[in-house]
Amino acid sequence: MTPASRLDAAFSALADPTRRAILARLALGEASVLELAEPFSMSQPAISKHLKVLEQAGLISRGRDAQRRPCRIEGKAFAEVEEWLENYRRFWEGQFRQLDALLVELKAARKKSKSGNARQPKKA
Amino acid sequence: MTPASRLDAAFSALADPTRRAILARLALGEASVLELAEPFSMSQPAISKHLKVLEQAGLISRGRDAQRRPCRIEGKAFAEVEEWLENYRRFWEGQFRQLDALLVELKAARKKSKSGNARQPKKA
DNA sequence: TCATTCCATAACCAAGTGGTTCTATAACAA
DNA sequence: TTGTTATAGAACCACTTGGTTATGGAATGA
Repeated sequence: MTPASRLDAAFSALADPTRRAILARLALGEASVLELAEPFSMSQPAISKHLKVLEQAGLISRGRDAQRRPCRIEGKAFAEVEEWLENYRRFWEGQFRQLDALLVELKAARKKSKSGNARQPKKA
Repeated sequence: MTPASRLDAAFSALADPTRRAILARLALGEASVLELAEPFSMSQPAISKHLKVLEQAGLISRGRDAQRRPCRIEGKAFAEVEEWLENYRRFWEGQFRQLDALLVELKAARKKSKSGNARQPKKA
């Protein structure tokens, strides 16, 4: 799977509130399918489908304990999401608007210097 | 909108590679709809739809500059996603498996002490 | 062996998504 | 006014998604 399609899978898996609730439960420790299904007014196959989505996104993995298939969180996929978000951190940490404007100016300046007539950045 | 439905909207908006590419472009600075559409082999209305999804998720906002509707990134929605992810950080930073096991033990111990018949944890 | 428990798969359905083309509208330009 | 440019909306389509019920299968226990 390409990095892009892994992000597709992770983000779309995380877009469902039932699946996020399942992850919240798993953050407390491993759980079986029936244990995970219990809080929801939803059939067991529906939960199994959600778990399949989470597993294919790499957000959980499943073991074997007799008939039970205990689920646990897998950190790696979360880390990839976090890493992607990292690229946008500056947009919510303080001075983002100014930095944005700066980048626009830099780009404009580069374009102008290519075409040979340098221009002053407009007033801040 | 509830915090949960805001996360729904943000995650599902981020699940599409075209929309993530649009955000990557906007990270370089504001851009109009046609500018954003240019790199894609896709109709302009398709891009407008994607922008609407991003806007409703709060990931971008749109201004007005004559006929153009310049788009820019809005950090707040990103921050909410980041904040949610924060709850799972321990799963990809080092000692997560041990901590997970610890939590399971704590839970089991609490349950047993309630019901009054303490049991040994089964072998690791 | 036979029943039970836990889970997955199959088949189905309504609603949502991501694209299309065609058309409408808003702001500017002549 | 008339045309042009940038964008949005409507109607449509194929495909996906999230749920259902019914069934199948693997592991355990009697």
